[in-house]
Amino acid sequence: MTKPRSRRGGGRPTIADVARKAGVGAITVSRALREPGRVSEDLRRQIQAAVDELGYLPDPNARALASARAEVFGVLVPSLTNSVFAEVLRGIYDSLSDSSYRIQLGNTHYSGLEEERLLQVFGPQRPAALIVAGIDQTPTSRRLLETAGCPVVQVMETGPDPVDMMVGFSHFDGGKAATEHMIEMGYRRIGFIGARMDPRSQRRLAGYRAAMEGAGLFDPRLITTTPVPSSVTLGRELFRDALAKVPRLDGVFCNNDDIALGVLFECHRASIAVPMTIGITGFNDLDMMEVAFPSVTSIRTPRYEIGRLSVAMALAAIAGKRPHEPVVDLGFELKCRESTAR
Amino acid sequence: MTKPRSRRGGGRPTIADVARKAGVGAITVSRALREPGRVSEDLRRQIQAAVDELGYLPDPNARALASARAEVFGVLVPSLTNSVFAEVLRGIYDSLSDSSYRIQLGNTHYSGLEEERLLQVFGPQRPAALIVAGIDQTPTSRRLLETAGCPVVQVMETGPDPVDMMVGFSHFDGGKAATEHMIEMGYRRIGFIGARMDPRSQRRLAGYRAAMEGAGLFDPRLITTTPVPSSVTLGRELFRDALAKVPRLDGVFCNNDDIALGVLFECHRASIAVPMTIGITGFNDLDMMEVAFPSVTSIRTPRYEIGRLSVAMALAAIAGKRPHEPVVDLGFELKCRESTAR
DNA sequence: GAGGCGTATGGTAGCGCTACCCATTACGTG
DNA sequence: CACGTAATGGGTAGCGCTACCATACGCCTC
Repeated sequence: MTKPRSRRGGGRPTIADVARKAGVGAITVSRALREPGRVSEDLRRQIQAAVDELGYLPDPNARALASARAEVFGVLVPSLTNSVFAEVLRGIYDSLSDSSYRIQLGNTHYSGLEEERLLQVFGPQRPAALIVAGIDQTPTSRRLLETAGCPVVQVMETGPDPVDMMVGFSHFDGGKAATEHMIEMGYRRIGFIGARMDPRSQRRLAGYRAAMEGAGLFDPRLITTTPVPSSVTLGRELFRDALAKVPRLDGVFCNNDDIALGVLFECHRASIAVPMTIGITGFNDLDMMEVAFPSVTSIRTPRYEIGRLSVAMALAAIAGKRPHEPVVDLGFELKCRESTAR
Repeated sequence: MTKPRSRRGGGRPTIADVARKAGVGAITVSRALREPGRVSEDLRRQIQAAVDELGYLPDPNARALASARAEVFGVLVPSLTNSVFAEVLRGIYDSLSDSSYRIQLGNTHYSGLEEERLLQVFGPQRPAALIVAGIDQTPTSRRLLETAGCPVVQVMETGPDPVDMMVGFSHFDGGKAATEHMIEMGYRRIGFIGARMDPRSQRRLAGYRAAMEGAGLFDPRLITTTPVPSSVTLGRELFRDALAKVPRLDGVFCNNDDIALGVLFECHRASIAVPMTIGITGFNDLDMMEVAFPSVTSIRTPRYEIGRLSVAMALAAIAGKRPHEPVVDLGFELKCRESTAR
């Protein structure tokens, strides 16, 4: 007669099976697995042997229900295909892959409303931590984050008022540094070209404006933006628009590298000399900017590192070792290349 | 005296609270939420009112434990930053976002062993479906997929022996079509440049080889590959290697668009005329290929659609309406552009 | 009008695990 | 030697939900 198995379990061994085989109580097995330090060496070995023999794997759903805490990191990004967030995600993933935490993905599509909806969905799951992109949550989202009952890390930017923790850099400073570099290199009629214009883009624009005003070069006609999602194609279109508005443009600071690449290709196509006639600066410093011809000046942003550090901070907070400084600015680096080397 | 709340729940309303308020049994609330058709109109309204008033949200962990089924799609991709998989992921996400299914992400880093590990981790969670990239699972992975007890969709490729379902296209045919196009355009010493060389790249190479042999043009020295991960930078390096080996090269079929872009930039840098001296064909047809100067011929692959359809098929299977044809070939499209227009 | 059958609702008993508290033992301490 | 204290292990009682089965009731059939 075979052991009568439950209707649902599908025959998978449970903690009770392990306990029986090891000759201990179920709770001791649970402890041996989660807090090995609190179980004697002997029992721990015995239990491990039973676990291995049965091929026992704890049921994460039962665990989550009993402990009111799921081993899940909720991650909210505004886009899956924007390679900037893909790299943040990769950093998060890599830092989590030796732990037993899982990643649950949310794509806000740059929408505050969608972010609220996702936070509402994530809440009842009792995630171990939440990592969200950006610092401009709606009041509702902010309240949901504050009452989530778990560490929260806002990433990509820094600001004065974190929900809990923050890892990022100053987009304003990045935009300012890029623009000041171009001014320094002798460019005067420097356009700003930007797509999507999410809050981070807005701050880069503000940095651009500050630099231009500081040098007495600002002119609103130099700014060309659109709410349309960014793409290389769009970079070309916007550059044409910008040139139509200001034919004597001698440089462009692009909101991101996709746009910059579109501008570069259009310059080739229209036989506009880069960097002599037009200087180009991008933002983010994707791999290809260095390889492009001419190579393109850009602001290198620590995307992968932001992902890594956000997880490290969240894990520390879970372990009760909250970092002293809740807001970490990872900075950026200006990469000067041929596209602005007049 | 306040209602004594449980030690753990944190005060969230439960199904019992809703049942009490609506004056029905808990099980009826559960049914009204999951199978509205099986509850009378009257009760359904009454229950919905109670749900709204209390702001009740079902606990997904309790649900998963009780039903031995989590509302989770496990998604396994080999890379998060490769924009090809990012778009598949976006397709999956978009198709799932109006349902209550969550996405749990796994990154195999192109490793069969890591894929096995992830499947082992995903198993105990009892996901509602699994979507995995590729069709070359290890025997262990295959067994894990077969015994997962849920619909499985292998994506990106098609093949004769699906674990369950497949959505993709033929990389062999894609490589062959690209190469044949170049031959037709008059190119003769066409190199193959490939990085990473995962199974899909291998099949594209096989397609290239078949086309070259068919035209009596094959020469193993024309092939330049590396196991190193693909990047634009690498495209430049490999192209230099290829030229060093075969100085009279008159075209290259690139394993993917990143490589193609690296080749294009290197041609600019070395003043090699494209398409006259060297023709270039890429693979995947990223947005930027059309904008590049000269625009780059590529094979357009239905990445987003693969993601969408894989979810649609999985959802149909969950609903018991398994598609008649378990393997769907979504094809590809050759985009002829300036880079091969001799 | 007895029996059969389908439909709507509810009760009971878990799902597999852990929080909470208690029991046991070993080891000082005065 | 009674008593505190710490370390170790276990029992009990859920976590919030749903599978399974029972029940009640109306309607049809012959």
